[in-house]
Amino acid sequence: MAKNSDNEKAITIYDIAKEAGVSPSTVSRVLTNSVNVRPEKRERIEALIEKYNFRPNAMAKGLSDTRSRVLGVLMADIRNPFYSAVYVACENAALARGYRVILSCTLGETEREIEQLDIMKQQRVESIIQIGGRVDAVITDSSYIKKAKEISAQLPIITSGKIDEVSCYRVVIDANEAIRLLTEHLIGLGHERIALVGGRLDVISTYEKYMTYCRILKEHGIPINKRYVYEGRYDYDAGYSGVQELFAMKEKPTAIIAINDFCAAGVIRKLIEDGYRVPEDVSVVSYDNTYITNLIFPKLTSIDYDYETFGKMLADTAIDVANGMSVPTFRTVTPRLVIRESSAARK
Amino acid sequence: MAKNSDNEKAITIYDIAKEAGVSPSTVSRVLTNSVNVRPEKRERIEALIEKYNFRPNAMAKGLSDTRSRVLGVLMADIRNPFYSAVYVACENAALARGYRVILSCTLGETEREIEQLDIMKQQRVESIIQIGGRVDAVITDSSYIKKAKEISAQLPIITSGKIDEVSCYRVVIDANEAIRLLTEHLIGLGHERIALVGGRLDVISTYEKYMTYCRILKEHGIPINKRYVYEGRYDYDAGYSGVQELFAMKEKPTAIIAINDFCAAGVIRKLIEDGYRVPEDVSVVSYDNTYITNLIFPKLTSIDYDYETFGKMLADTAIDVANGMSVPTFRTVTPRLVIRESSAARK
DNA sequence: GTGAAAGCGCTAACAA
DNA sequence: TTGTTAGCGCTTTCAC
Repeated sequence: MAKNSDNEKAITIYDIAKEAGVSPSTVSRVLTNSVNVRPEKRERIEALIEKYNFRPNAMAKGLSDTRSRVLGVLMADIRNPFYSAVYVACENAALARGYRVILSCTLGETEREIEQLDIMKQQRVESIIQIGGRVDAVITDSSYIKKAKEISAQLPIITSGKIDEVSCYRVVIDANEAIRLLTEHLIGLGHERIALVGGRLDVISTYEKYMTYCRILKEHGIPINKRYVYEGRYDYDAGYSGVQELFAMKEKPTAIIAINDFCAAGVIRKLIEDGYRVPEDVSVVSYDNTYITNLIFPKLTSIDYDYETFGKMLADTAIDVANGMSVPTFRTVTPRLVIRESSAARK
Repeated sequence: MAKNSDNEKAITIYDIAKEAGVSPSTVSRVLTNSVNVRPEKRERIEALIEKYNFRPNAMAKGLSDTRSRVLGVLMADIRNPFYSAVYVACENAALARGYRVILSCTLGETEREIEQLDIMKQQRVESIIQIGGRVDAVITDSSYIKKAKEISAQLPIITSGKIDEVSCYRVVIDANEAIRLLTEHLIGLGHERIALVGGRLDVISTYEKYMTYCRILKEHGIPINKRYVYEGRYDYDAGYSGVQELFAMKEKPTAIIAINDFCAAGVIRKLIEDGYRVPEDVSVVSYDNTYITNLIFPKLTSIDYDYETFGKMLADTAIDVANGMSVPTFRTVTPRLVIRESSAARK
């Protein structure tokens, strides 16, 4: 049966050293591969390590070299495919550079974000990557600012959003470019009555999208109808109710930009329930290009961010800063339009 | 600007002690709340902790008390909603008991599983929860067995699968009950030509489902047609190609049990492309009850596992075992049928 | 109730 | 190339 962790004293470099007839430092040397060790000793030590399956205690190591080689990742909700895609990319990129990551999901609770910031500090992570949550807010919560200020004075924070009054490294998705791609795609297909569904204007990226949307319509001489903007959450229900409201109007939209793929699924569902065809009657497009785009019918036209690159940028920034390299404080991720079945020329 | 971690020496209990005019042990005492400390001293110390935002170094703590209060979670792929749901439930349950979890995604690579097992050991996690990957295989990979044996000799492994030759704590989903619910649901709706789509028979749970499926059909006097079983991966494509193959037969199935919600999405897509209606012509049901069930059209009838409970069982088992409590080595999670729109009476 | 001192397991000068 | 010696920052006896 599996044993309790305290059943048998874990083996240490001292045990290995004694049995190999060398000093602990020599064992440490073969472990870290720092300096040369006489081959015969090295072999003897390695054999012992193998024999006992010895693995150095990461805590002791972290304590003594004061470099943890750990990155903290704070995310809103790993169950959301956007976040999980970013997370996996971060983990891969970190692993490739000899770093581990510790994850924490804050589930939208500011308290939990603040608490986890502390825990990560206790863990002595070398930097913190925060995606989603308070950092997305147009106006950062003040209790959060307080904690973030304190933390950022001691270790770098990398975020895809921003934190008021706190200087941090930002790796952000170009929201303006994203909405531009979508809007111009639809305009190019002949649409003019383009609605925005889901998302709240107190979230930076959503707000930016809204502003750019207005600008682009104006550039194309298309009148802006504020009623075509339906604020809501970032989920299926928002999409569903959005359509409910928008299609109660006389001048119905012919195209909808949903705030993410979940929302788009709700939009499409409600449209189909109401007898509209997508994309024949209404075009629907969205952001994030998660696997949801391929699961639903019709397959969604969506904005992709190249998650591998995004995650790598985050992890690389985090690691580089921790290593004292000079790193741009603002980097941007360029979105890309992926056209599938849900958008078509206006009838 | 955010500073490098080494810019300023982190504060320690010694700093606090000196400024408070007490000994480090006293500071430690207020930190751990172990023994009584004279109120005035306690207050003075707490004020300083607050003033400097002091947080004890988790490594040093872990080193000295030899209890890390950390659980290791090894998962196949957090991007899969099944795993992310379990993960979040585990994290919540662990947090509630004062534990943290460290996650690692192995992305189906056995090498990575083995490597991560080592890393978790280095981190001195108190137990390891492994979900998905080699532990799901009917026959465990031998290099994996070797490592698992070694690890489990030192710390408990909790898994939703099993590991050949290695005794570990198992918290498993009752696959037999799951398929029974689905099969009897369909039979109750008048279906007899029920196909199984997706999943490989060298995966335990899939194999068990297959066996029980046969048994139940037999019990109901329904002939078993081996051609109604389409092996494949656990994804959309498997569902899509499954239908392609099954519906090329003369005796087409009237109901399909997909191995998970992804697979069901592929099944439905192909059916619709081929002009079948779901559920009017063909009923489709699946396992996992992820949010995908609500995203697609029609909404999926699926098997739910109560993720909160599942995750809590895993975390509780892990923690209890680590604390030397006696814990059942086998616990089972009872599935539940959630009926939505994708299943209906046979025409 | 509190301080001194030892120790957790490792790394990194510093000598030799 | 290798051993000795100090820490790293905390907890925990053991005295007082």
